[in-house]
Amino acid sequence: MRSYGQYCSVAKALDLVGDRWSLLIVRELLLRGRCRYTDLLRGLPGIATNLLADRLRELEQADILAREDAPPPIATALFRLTARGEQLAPIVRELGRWGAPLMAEPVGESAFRSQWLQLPVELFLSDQSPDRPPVQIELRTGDEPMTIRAGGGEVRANSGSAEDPDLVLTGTPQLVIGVISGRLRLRDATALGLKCDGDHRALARVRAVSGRAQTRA
Amino acid sequence: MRSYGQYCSVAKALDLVGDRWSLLIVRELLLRGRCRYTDLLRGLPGIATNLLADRLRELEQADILAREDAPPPIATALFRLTARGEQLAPIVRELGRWGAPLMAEPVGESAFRSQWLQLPVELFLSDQSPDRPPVQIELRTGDEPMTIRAGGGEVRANSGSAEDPDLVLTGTPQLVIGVISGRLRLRDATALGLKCDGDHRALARVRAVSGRAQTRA
DNA sequence: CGGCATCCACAGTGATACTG
DNA sequence: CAGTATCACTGTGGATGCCG
Repeated sequence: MRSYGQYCSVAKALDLVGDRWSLLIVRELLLRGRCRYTDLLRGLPGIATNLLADRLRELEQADILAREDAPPPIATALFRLTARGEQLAPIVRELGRWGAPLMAEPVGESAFRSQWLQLPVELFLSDQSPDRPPVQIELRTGDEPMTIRAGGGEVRANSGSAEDPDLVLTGTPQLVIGVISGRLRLRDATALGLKCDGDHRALARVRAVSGRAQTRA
Repeated sequence: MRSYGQYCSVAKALDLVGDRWSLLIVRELLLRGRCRYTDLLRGLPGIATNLLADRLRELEQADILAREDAPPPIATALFRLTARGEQLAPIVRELGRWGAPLMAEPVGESAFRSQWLQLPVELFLSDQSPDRPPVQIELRTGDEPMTIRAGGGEVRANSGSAEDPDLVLTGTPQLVIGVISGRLRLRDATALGLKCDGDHRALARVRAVSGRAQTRA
């Protein structure tokens, strides 16, 4: 991308990460950590392979990510964020927060990857009862299951099923995200088709009233 | 811009504000409030006039800004952010914070507008002695003077000269911003050519140690 | 003058095919 | 698996023209 040629830190930042796809590549690396080229390609549906290669080169030059020579068992290179790249997290987070109301519209033709659920989980959930025993909520939507684990004041989301879930939510990404972001109440979501097996109170454990997204776009 | 077609709030946000120039237009409206078309054109050196017209239309459609019919004395339309547009402030702020270390390199060919000083002032300064009488610092760099006023726990920056400045800083944007962002100490900046007339303690009044930008990019 | 629309050369994008 | 090569297409930026 051409430089904006403006002596302003916003413009200088956009000179480095304002390119199409650049911040979405950073999103993938923030959510998943180290990735192979193919993992990125799959996590960024719609990107052309030559563009991914271009962007990775540019972001590497800008010291935002680094290419690692593989550890012995694997015969491939890995991409990871540098310290400077990790500092982009607040930007991606604020973009995600601002964009949250836009998720009210149905999925439609949009592609979906379950790892993207990590973002609303981090943004909108927190452990409301740190002293009570931990809970697990399994989310079944998109390509693979995700599990939310809350306990000791922390909430984390990881891919994979829960061993012994307190609650399992099954349905479209729109409904699951609506519930997580606080745009939908659980009862409204179930009325719209969300399947909900287990102890409903597990959800109250992690949903902060203060963290609710606005309903209106 | 083409939609990313991803059901993720970051991607949806970038569908609306990820276009080239879009966030810089928002920056201008955040810093200056209501603007005429020509004000925006001058505040965005490098943009082509047809592109500005395009972007304004797109941002209006996205409910990020609105076109106001002029109040009687002026015979022109004004552009202002909507509530939804103002909510982009955290994104612009975080971009500015991330980009701050990039301002260490000299101005070079980059264009500069003194209103852009408002951003580092907001990001890095705060009133360290709310109970002492207010102070004024005049910044003379770029196209027109700016004045920082600190008092009662608040710090604000406005264009124009101060009536009775406690301190006047004159020099390149790089030096002035270096001092504001905490990357340069006042004595180092003066050694590099910053002119500094008045009471140096006025600067200590507003510079927070905690708010220092990193030196390294 | 303010607020665009039009035109054009060119750089960036995206789909597909191909390669070590 | 990790890209490079090719090519049609679209978006960008500079210049200029138009109109109230």
